[in-house]
Amino acid sequence: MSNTEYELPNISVDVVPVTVNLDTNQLEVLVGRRIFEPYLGEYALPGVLLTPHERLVEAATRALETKTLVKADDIVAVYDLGTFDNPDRDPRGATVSIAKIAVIAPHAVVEDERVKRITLDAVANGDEQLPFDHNTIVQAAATLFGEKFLSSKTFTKSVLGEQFTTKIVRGLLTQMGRITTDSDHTYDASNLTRQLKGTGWVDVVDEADSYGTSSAVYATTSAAYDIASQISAALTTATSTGRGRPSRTWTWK
Amino acid sequence: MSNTEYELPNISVDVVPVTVNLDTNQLEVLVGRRIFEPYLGEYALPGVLLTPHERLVEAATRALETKTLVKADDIVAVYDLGTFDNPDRDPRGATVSIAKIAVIAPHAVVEDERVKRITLDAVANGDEQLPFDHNTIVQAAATLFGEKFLSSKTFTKSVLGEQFTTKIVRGLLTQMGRITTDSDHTYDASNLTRQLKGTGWVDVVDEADSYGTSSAVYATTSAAYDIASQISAALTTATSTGRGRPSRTWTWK
DNA sequence: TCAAAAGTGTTTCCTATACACCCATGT
DNA sequence: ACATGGGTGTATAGGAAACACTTTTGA
Repeated sequence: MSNTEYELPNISVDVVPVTVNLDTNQLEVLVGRRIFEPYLGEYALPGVLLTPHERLVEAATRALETKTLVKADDIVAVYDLGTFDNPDRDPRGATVSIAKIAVIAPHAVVEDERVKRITLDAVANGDEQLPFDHNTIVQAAATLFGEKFLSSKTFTKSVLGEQFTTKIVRGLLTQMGRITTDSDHTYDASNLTRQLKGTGWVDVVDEADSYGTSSAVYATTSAAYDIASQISAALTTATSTGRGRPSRTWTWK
Repeated sequence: MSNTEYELPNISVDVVPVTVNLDTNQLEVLVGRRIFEPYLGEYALPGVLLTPHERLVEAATRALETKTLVKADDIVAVYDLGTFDNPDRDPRGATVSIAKIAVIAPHAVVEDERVKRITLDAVANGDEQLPFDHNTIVQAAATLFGEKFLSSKTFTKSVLGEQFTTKIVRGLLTQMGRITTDSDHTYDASNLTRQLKGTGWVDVVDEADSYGTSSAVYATTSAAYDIASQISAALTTATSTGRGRPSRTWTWK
């Protein structure tokens, strides 16, 4: 029932679209150039006004599609991030924001002058200033990411996809400051493989083949989402472009 | 800016009012008897429709005051709980619920035929059935409680108040299933005192006096909220009504 | 003085971290 | 071959759980 008898509040659904950059092994946030006032032309988180009878994930999808050119199929997962109700957050007037974090499939990100990727760090450092209270929202996303990554299986799986390398995990942990780069350029991350095994969540892909022969061939997994094979291709590239020993590839049990 | 040009969604703010029962050492939820349809006469979580320009905590306060007779001063803290947007959650039509968990000062709870206290367990077990999707919301609250209790200092402090006994902590942990009662009726919670010390958050109140002389006199703490002294009185009662050795009282550093 | 409840001393186990070393690749 | 990045073996420290025992109360 849509109610016009009473005054109703404006509710926006704002999304933090996160995606793993497979070249840099960093977590990035997608922002779209605004085509309306206020902040016309600036990059901001995708967000839309919630309409009646619309579910939150639907609104989030609509925001991602219209503001950051992400196709619905490339949205891997959507999680709750919280609510933001500072009355000054929008110059147009009080609008309560329901924030979501959406994991976007890595290969699916459109590079365009309308859509930009920024690293989580850039926002955390304040190097990148976003309009509205979007810096606050991204920071909340970063916090949630730190809490869930490698502690919630479903969350981690949605971020890493069906297959992933140790290298990517290392990159993300380094980004989060959870792994320190030693004085002598040696990574102090020697236990990562052990930790991954310790979770009991994952299996090594093709242990025999991945050494000696070629790092290009990986086992085909039961793809939960058909993005997997494409990611796999990207992975192969990313993996083979190193100097030292190539890192392991993992699948989910 | 109140907007009547577009159709706007209905947003409700629903609150899970939790409070520590100092007699049973259990966490309880306050529910109020509904005075409107639907579910007239049934006990439900307090909730109101969000009005424009109203902040979420204000709406939560309004809900607590009107539906469960809690005075604003007795609301110790309000935390985010999440959003619930199942379209069937309200028979009147789609309403998105923004849920909050509110910690209510123990002494402040009004016992009335309009307001009832139920234990968290009763809801979790399904012994207590609430209207709408309130069982789901309470369960989310229980989960959040389990995550934050004894791991977030501010959260824990808001729940336990300025002063508290080991006994209460034990009660809550037992309720959550985090402490098991041994086969021989002996509590397997021998490390509780150690754990509390280990947090570094708290100090023992009046170690010397609390033995030998009388368990009635406690140090006056710098009361963050003036409820403290009243709680203290209640505590004294609760503490002195046991058989064995009285439990310690703690204050926050 | 006995039962009940709370707290302490101490052991044991497990896991996180660290350090030293070995393996697989590109140039 | 050697520098670079990745992984394993093994030692060590710290914290959680367990168990036996002591302390403080009410009846």
